[in-house]
Amino acid sequence: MKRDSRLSSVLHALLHMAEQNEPMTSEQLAACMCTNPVVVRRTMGLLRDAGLVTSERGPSGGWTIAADLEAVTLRDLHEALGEPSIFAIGNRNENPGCLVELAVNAALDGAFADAEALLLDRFAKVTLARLSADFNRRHAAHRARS
Amino acid sequence: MKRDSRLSSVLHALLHMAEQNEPMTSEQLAACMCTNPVVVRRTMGLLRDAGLVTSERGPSGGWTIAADLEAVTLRDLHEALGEPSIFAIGNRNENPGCLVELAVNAALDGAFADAEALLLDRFAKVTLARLSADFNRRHAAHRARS
DNA sequence: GCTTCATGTAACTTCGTTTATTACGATTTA
DNA sequence: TAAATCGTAATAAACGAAGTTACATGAAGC
Ligand code: FES
Ligand code: FES
Repeated sequence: MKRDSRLSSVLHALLHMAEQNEPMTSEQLAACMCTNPVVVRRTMGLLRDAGLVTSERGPSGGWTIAADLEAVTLRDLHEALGEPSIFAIGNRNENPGCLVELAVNAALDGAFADAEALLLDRFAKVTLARLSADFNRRHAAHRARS
Repeated sequence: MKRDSRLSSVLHALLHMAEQNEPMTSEQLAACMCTNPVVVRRTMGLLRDAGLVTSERGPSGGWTIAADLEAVTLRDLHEALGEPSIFAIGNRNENPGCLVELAVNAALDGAFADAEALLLDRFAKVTLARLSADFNRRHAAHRARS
Protein backbone atom coordinates (compact mmCIF):
# COMPACT_ATOMS: atom_id res chain seq x y z
CA MET A 1 0.00 0.00 0.00
CA LYS A 2 1.07 3.51 -0.60
CA ARG A 3 1.97 5.26 2.62
CA ASP A 4 0.58 8.62 3.57
CA SER A 5 3.61 10.85 3.98
CA ARG A 6 1.87 14.12 4.66
CA LEU A 7 2.84 14.26 8.33
CA SER A 8 6.45 13.89 7.35
CA SER A 9 5.95 16.50 4.64
CA VAL A 10 4.42 19.19 6.78
CA LEU A 11 7.12 18.68 9.38
CA HIS A 12 9.68 19.38 6.71
CA ALA A 13 7.87 22.48 5.66
CA LEU A 14 7.40 23.75 9.19
CA LEU A 15 11.05 23.25 10.11
CA HIS A 16 12.07 25.23 7.08
CA MET A 17 9.60 27.94 7.92
CA ALA A 18 10.83 28.06 11.51
CA GLU A 19 14.28 29.03 10.21
CA GLN A 20 12.84 31.85 8.16
CA ASN A 21 11.55 35.26 9.11
CA GLU A 22 9.50 35.91 5.99
CA PRO A 23 6.62 33.93 4.56
CA MET A 24 7.65 31.07 2.29
CA THR A 25 5.80 30.49 -0.95
CA SER A 26 4.32 27.18 -2.01
CA GLU A 27 6.80 27.25 -4.84
CA GLN A 28 9.77 27.51 -2.50
CA LEU A 29 8.53 24.78 -0.24
CA ALA A 30 7.73 22.53 -3.17
CA ALA A 31 11.16 22.99 -4.71
CA CYS A 32 12.78 22.24 -1.40
CA MET A 33 10.79 19.07 -0.91
CA CYS A 34 10.83 17.86 -4.51
CA THR A 35 7.12 18.06 -5.01
CA ASN A 36 4.44 20.24 -6.55
CA PRO A 37 3.24 23.66 -5.31
CA VAL A 38 -0.37 22.54 -5.51
CA VAL A 39 0.36 19.58 -3.28
CA VAL A 40 1.94 21.94 -0.79
CA ARG A 41 -1.11 24.20 -0.82
CA ARG A 42 -3.46 21.29 -0.36
CA THR A 43 -1.60 19.94 2.61
CA MET A 44 -0.74 23.25 4.24
CA GLY A 45 -4.33 24.28 3.74
CA LEU A 46 -5.35 21.71 6.31
CA LEU A 47 -2.91 23.19 8.79
CA ARG A 48 -4.33 26.62 8.07
CA ASP A 49 -7.83 25.31 8.77
CA ALA A 50 -6.51 24.15 12.12
CA GLY A 51 -5.03 27.59 12.81
CA LEU A 52 -1.44 26.40 12.81
CA VAL A 53 -0.25 28.49 9.86
CA THR A 54 -1.52 31.43 7.87
CA SER A 55 -1.38 32.12 4.15
CA GLU A 56 -1.22 35.44 2.33
CA ARG A 57 -1.91 35.96 -1.33
CA GLY A 58 -0.23 38.25 -3.78
CA PRO A 59 3.39 39.37 -4.03
CA SER A 60 5.30 38.96 -0.79
CA GLY A 61 2.67 36.44 0.22
CA GLY A 62 3.18 32.86 1.28
CA TRP A 63 2.97 30.67 4.35
CA THR A 64 3.81 31.65 7.93
CA ILE A 65 3.73 29.72 11.18
CA ALA A 66 0.91 31.04 13.35
CA ALA A 67 1.30 28.94 16.46
CA ASP A 68 3.71 28.63 19.35
CA LEU A 69 6.38 26.12 18.48
CA GLU A 70 6.42 24.99 22.09
CA ALA A 71 2.72 24.20 22.00
CA VAL A 72 2.30 22.36 18.73
CA THR A 73 2.87 18.61 18.85
CA LEU A 74 3.02 15.93 16.22
CA ARG A 75 -0.35 14.82 17.43
CA ASP A 76 -1.81 18.25 16.66
CA LEU A 77 -0.45 17.96 13.14
CA HIS A 78 -1.84 14.46 12.78
CA GLU A 79 -5.25 15.74 13.80
CA ALA A 80 -5.00 18.73 11.50
CA LEU A 81 -4.40 16.31 8.64
CA GLY A 82 -7.70 14.62 9.42
CA GLU A 83 -6.38 11.79 11.56
CA PRO A 84 -5.64 9.49 8.65
CA SER A 85 -5.78 5.83 9.51
CA ILE A 86 -2.52 4.63 10.91
CA PHE A 87 -2.37 0.97 10.02
CA ALA A 88 -1.73 -0.75 6.74
CA ILE A 89 -3.08 -3.98 8.17
CA GLY A 90 -6.67 -4.51 9.10
CA ASN A 91 -9.65 -6.76 9.34
CA ARG A 92 -11.05 -8.41 6.28
CA ASN A 93 -14.57 -7.41 7.21
CA GLU A 94 -15.20 -4.71 9.75
CA ASN A 95 -18.86 -5.63 10.20
CA PRO A 96 -18.74 -9.35 10.64
CA GLY A 97 -21.71 -11.55 10.05
CA CYS A 98 -20.34 -14.66 11.64
CA LEU A 99 -18.87 -15.63 14.98
CA VAL A 100 -15.52 -16.59 13.54
CA GLU A 101 -15.06 -13.07 12.32
CA LEU A 102 -16.23 -11.64 15.60
CA ALA A 103 -13.61 -13.59 17.50
CA VAL A 104 -10.85 -12.70 15.07
CA ASN A 105 -11.72 -9.04 14.95
CA ALA A 106 -11.88 -8.79 18.71
CA ALA A 107 -8.38 -10.16 19.04
CA LEU A 108 -6.87 -7.93 16.38
CA ASP A 109 -8.74 -4.76 17.24
CA GLY A 110 -7.55 -4.78 20.82
CA ALA A 111 -3.94 -4.99 19.77
CA PHE A 112 -4.31 -2.31 17.14
CA ALA A 113 -6.09 0.03 19.51
CA ASP A 114 -3.32 -0.26 22.06
CA ALA A 115 -0.60 0.34 19.49
CA GLU A 116 -2.45 3.35 18.14
CA ALA A 117 -2.85 4.80 21.61
CA LEU A 118 0.86 4.42 22.24
CA LEU A 119 1.75 6.05 18.96
CA LEU A 120 -0.53 9.02 19.51
CA ASP A 121 0.85 9.39 22.99
CA ARG A 122 4.36 9.53 21.63
CA PHE A 123 3.23 12.06 19.04
CA ALA A 124 1.73 14.22 21.76
CA LYS A 125 5.08 14.41 23.51
CA VAL A 126 7.06 15.82 20.60
CA THR A 127 6.73 19.57 20.05
CA LEU A 128 7.82 21.51 17.01
CA ALA A 129 10.20 23.42 19.25
CA ARG A 130 11.93 20.21 20.23
CA LEU A 131 12.21 19.11 16.63
CA SER A 132 13.57 22.49 15.61
CA ALA A 133 16.12 22.38 18.42
CA ASP A 134 17.08 18.89 17.33
CA PHE A 135 17.62 20.12 13.80
CA ASN A 136 19.74 23.06 14.96
CA ARG A 137 21.86 20.74 17.06
CA ARG A 138 22.50 18.54 14.06
CA HIS A 139 23.19 21.56 11.93
CA ALA A 140 25.74 22.93 14.37
CA ALA A 141 27.44 19.55 14.64
CA HIS A 142 27.54 19.29 10.89
CA ARG A 143 29.15 22.70 10.49
CA ALA A 144 31.67 21.91 13.20
CA ARG A 145 32.73 18.80 11.29
CA SER A 146 33.29 20.63 8.05
CA MET B 1 -5.90 3.20 1.51
CA LYS B 2 -6.30 -0.44 0.79
CA ARG B 3 -5.38 -2.40 3.87
CA ASP B 4 -3.58 -5.70 3.85
CA SER B 5 -6.12 -8.08 5.37
CA ARG B 6 -4.25 -11.33 4.97
CA LEU B 7 -3.60 -11.80 8.67
CA SER B 8 -7.29 -11.49 9.32
CA SER B 9 -7.98 -13.86 6.43
CA VAL B 10 -5.69 -16.64 7.50
CA LEU B 11 -7.06 -16.44 11.02
CA HIS B 12 -10.49 -17.02 9.60
CA ALA B 13 -9.31 -19.96 7.64
CA LEU B 14 -7.40 -21.48 10.53
CA LEU B 15 -10.32 -21.19 12.92
CA HIS B 16 -12.51 -22.97 10.43
CA MET B 17 -9.91 -25.63 9.93
CA ALA B 18 -9.54 -26.07 13.66
CA GLU B 19 -13.20 -27.08 13.84
CA GLN B 20 -12.75 -29.65 11.13
CA ASN B 21 -11.17 -33.09 11.17
CA GLU B 22 -10.61 -33.39 7.45
CA PRO B 23 -8.63 -31.22 5.11
CA MET B 24 -10.51 -28.23 3.74
CA THR B 25 -10.18 -27.32 0.10
CA SER B 26 -9.31 -23.86 -1.17
CA GLU B 27 -12.75 -23.80 -2.71
CA GLN B 28 -14.47 -24.37 0.62
CA LEU B 29 -12.39 -21.78 2.40
CA ALA B 30 -12.88 -19.27 -0.38
CA ALA B 31 -16.65 -19.74 -0.37
CA CYS B 32 -16.75 -19.33 3.36
CA MET B 33 -14.73 -16.12 3.25
CA CYS B 34 -16.28 -14.65 0.13
CA THR B 35 -13.09 -14.66 -1.88
CA ASN B 36 -11.32 -16.60 -4.58
CA PRO B 37 -9.69 -20.04 -4.28
CA VAL B 38 -6.51 -18.76 -5.88
CA VAL B 39 -6.23 -16.02 -3.29
CA VAL B 40 -6.61 -18.65 -0.59
CA ARG B 41 -3.86 -20.76 -2.11
CA ARG B 42 -1.52 -17.81 -2.42
CA THR B 43 -1.97 -16.81 1.17
CA MET B 44 -2.08 -20.27 2.70
CA GLY B 45 0.97 -21.14 0.63
CA LEU B 46 2.97 -18.74 2.78
CA LEU B 47 1.79 -20.53 5.91
CA ARG B 48 2.78 -23.81 4.35
CA ASP B 49 6.26 -22.45 3.63
CA ALA B 50 6.46 -21.62 7.32
CA GLY B 51 5.41 -25.15 8.26
CA LEU B 52 2.14 -24.09 9.88
CA VAL B 53 -0.14 -25.97 7.52
CA THR B 54 0.16 -28.71 4.93
CA SER B 55 -1.52 -29.10 1.58
CA GLU B 56 -2.44 -32.24 -0.30
CA ARG B 57 -3.35 -32.48 -3.93
CA GLY B 58 -5.91 -34.63 -5.62
CA PRO B 59 -9.23 -35.96 -4.43
CA SER B 60 -9.63 -35.80 -0.66
CA GLY B 61 -6.84 -33.23 -0.64
CA GLY B 62 -6.87 -29.75 0.81
CA TRP B 63 -5.39 -27.80 3.69
CA THR B 64 -4.65 -29.10 7.18
CA ILE B 65 -3.22 -27.45 10.26
CA ALA B 66 0.24 -28.84 10.91
CA ALA B 67 1.18 -27.01 14.08
CA ASP B 68 0.23 -27.05 17.71
CA LEU B 69 -2.57 -24.56 18.27
CA GLU B 70 -1.10 -23.75 21.65
CA ALA B 71 2.22 -22.82 20.11
CA VAL B 72 1.23 -20.69 17.13
CA THR B 73 0.77 -16.99 17.82
CA LEU B 74 -0.48 -14.11 15.72
CA ARG B 75 3.10 -13.01 15.51
CA ASP B 76 4.09 -16.30 13.91
CA LEU B 77 1.39 -15.76 11.33
CA HIS B 78 2.50 -12.20 10.72
CA GLU B 79 6.02 -13.44 10.13
CA ALA B 80 4.83 -16.24 7.89
CA LEU B 81 3.10 -13.63 5.75
CA GLY B 82 6.41 -11.90 5.22
CA GLU B 83 6.12 -9.29 7.94
CA PRO B 84 4.23 -6.82 5.80
CA SER B 85 4.70 -3.23 6.83
CA ILE B 86 2.32 -2.28 9.56
CA PHE B 87 1.87 1.44 9.11
CA ALA B 88 -0.04 3.41 6.55
CA ILE B 89 1.89 6.52 7.51
CA GLY B 90 5.54 6.98 6.85
CA ASN B 91 8.43 9.20 5.99
CA ARG B 92 8.48 11.10 2.77
CA ASN B 93 12.02 10.03 2.05
CA GLU B 94 13.55 7.13 3.88
CA ASN B 95 17.09 7.99 2.84
CA PRO B 96 17.33 11.65 3.58
CA GLY B 97 19.87 13.90 1.97
CA CYS B 98 19.38 16.87 4.25
CA LEU B 99 19.49 17.53 7.95
CA VAL B 100 15.85 18.62 8.13
CA GLU B 101 14.80 15.22 6.94
CA LEU B 102 17.20 13.52 9.30
CA ALA B 103 15.67 15.30 12.28
CA VAL B 104 12.10 14.63 11.17
CA ASN B 105 12.73 10.99 10.39
CA ALA B 106 14.44 10.40 13.71
CA ALA B 107 11.44 11.74 15.59
CA LEU B 108 8.90 9.76 13.63
CA ASP B 109 10.86 6.54 13.39
CA GLY B 110 11.27 6.29 17.13
CA ALA B 111 7.56 6.56 17.73
CA PHE B 112 6.72 4.11 14.98
CA ALA B 113 9.27 1.61 16.19
CA ASP B 114 7.83 1.67 19.70
CA ALA B 115 4.28 1.23 18.47
CA GLU B 116 5.35 -1.63 16.23
CA ALA B 117 7.15 -3.32 19.09
CA LEU B 118 4.05 -3.07 21.24
CA LEU B 119 1.85 -4.48 18.51
CA LEU B 120 4.15 -7.42 17.82
CA ASP B 121 4.34 -8.08 21.51
CA ARG B 122 0.59 -8.23 21.73
CA PHE B 123 0.52 -10.51 18.70
CA ALA B 124 2.99 -12.83 20.36
CA LYS B 125 0.68 -13.26 23.31
CA VAL B 126 -2.32 -14.52 21.38
CA THR B 127 -2.26 -18.19 20.42
CA LEU B 128 -4.50 -19.93 17.95
CA ALA B 129 -5.73 -22.09 20.81
CA ARG B 130 -6.90 -19.04 22.68
CA LEU B 131 -8.66 -17.66 19.66
CA SER B 132 -10.32 -20.97 19.01
CA ALA B 133 -11.47 -21.19 22.60
CA ASP B 134 -12.80 -17.67 22.33
CA PHE B 135 -14.76 -18.61 19.26
CA ASN B 136 -16.19 -21.70 20.93
CA ARG B 137 -17.23 -19.66 23.93
CA ARG B 138 -19.08 -17.25 21.67
CA HIS B 139 -20.59 -20.12 19.77
CA ALA B 140 -21.91 -21.75 22.92
CA ALA B 141 -23.34 -18.48 24.15
CA HIS B 142 -24.98 -17.93 20.81
CA ARG B 143 -26.63 -21.33 20.85
CA ALA B 144 -27.81 -20.85 24.39
CA ARG B 145 -29.56 -17.64 23.38
CA SER B 146 -31.44 -19.19 20.50
C1' DG C 1 -4.11 -45.63 -18.28
C1' DC C 2 -7.85 -42.44 -17.86
C1' DT C 3 -10.68 -39.36 -15.42
C1' DT C 4 -11.48 -36.41 -11.73
C1' DC C 5 -10.25 -33.56 -8.05
C1' DA C 6 -7.27 -30.59 -6.05
C1' DT C 7 -3.16 -27.65 -5.49
C1' DG C 8 0.84 -24.51 -7.82
C1' DT C 9 1.75 -20.58 -10.24
C1' DA C 10 2.16 -17.09 -13.73
C1' DA C 11 -0.12 -13.43 -16.02
C1' DC C 12 -3.41 -10.13 -16.17
C1' DT C 13 -7.29 -7.18 -14.54
C1' DT C 14 -9.72 -4.49 -11.25
C1' DC C 15 -10.05 -1.39 -7.55
C1' DG C 16 -8.87 2.09 -4.18
C1' DT C 17 -5.64 5.37 -2.42
C1' DT C 18 -2.00 8.78 -2.68
C1' DT C 19 0.52 11.97 -5.19
C1' DA C 20 1.27 14.78 -9.22
C1' DT C 21 -0.32 17.80 -12.83
C1' DT C 22 -3.15 21.01 -15.39
C1' DA C 23 -6.09 24.74 -15.60
C1' DC C 24 -8.26 28.63 -14.16
C1' DG C 25 -10.21 31.86 -10.72
C1' DA C 26 -9.50 35.18 -6.81
C1' DT C 27 -6.73 38.37 -4.21
C1' DT C 28 -2.94 41.30 -3.10
C1' DT C 29 0.95 44.44 -4.09
C1' DA C 30 3.21 47.78 -6.81
C1' DT D 1 -3.06 47.22 -14.96
C1' DA D 2 0.54 43.67 -14.41
C1' DA D 3 2.73 40.36 -11.72
C1' DA D 4 2.82 37.35 -7.89
C1' DT D 5 0.61 34.23 -5.10
C1' DC D 6 -2.89 31.38 -3.03
C1' DG D 7 -7.56 28.46 -3.74
C1' DT D 8 -9.60 24.77 -5.84
C1' DA D 9 -11.60 21.63 -9.08
C1' DA D 10 -10.72 18.17 -12.32
C1' DT D 11 -7.86 14.87 -14.14
C1' DA D 12 -3.98 11.79 -14.64
C1' DA D 13 -0.30 8.93 -13.00
C1' DA D 14 1.70 5.60 -9.89
C1' DC D 15 1.32 2.07 -6.85
C1' DG D 16 -0.10 -1.99 -4.24
C1' DA D 17 -3.69 -5.36 -2.75
C1' DA D 18 -7.13 -8.38 -4.15
C1' DG D 19 -9.52 -10.74 -7.66
C1' DT D 20 -9.60 -13.44 -12.01
C1' DT D 21 -8.20 -16.41 -15.78
C1' DA D 22 -5.56 -19.97 -17.61
C1' DC D 23 -3.00 -23.80 -17.55
C1' DA D 24 0.39 -27.09 -15.48
C1' DT D 25 1.21 -30.68 -11.91
C1' DG D 26 0.20 -34.34 -8.97
C1' DA D 27 -2.82 -37.77 -6.38
C1' DA D 28 -6.83 -41.00 -5.92
C1' DG D 29 -9.94 -44.21 -7.77
C1' DC D 30 -11.82 -46.77 -11.34
S1 FES E 1 13.35 19.27 2.82
FE1 FES E 1 14.16 21.23 2.64
S2 FES E 1 16.27 20.79 2.50
FE2 FES E 1 15.46 18.85 2.93
S1 FES F 1 -18.29 -18.37 8.42
FE1 FES F 1 -17.38 -16.41 8.68
S2 FES F 1 -15.49 -16.75 7.66
FE2 FES F 1 -16.31 -18.71 7.63
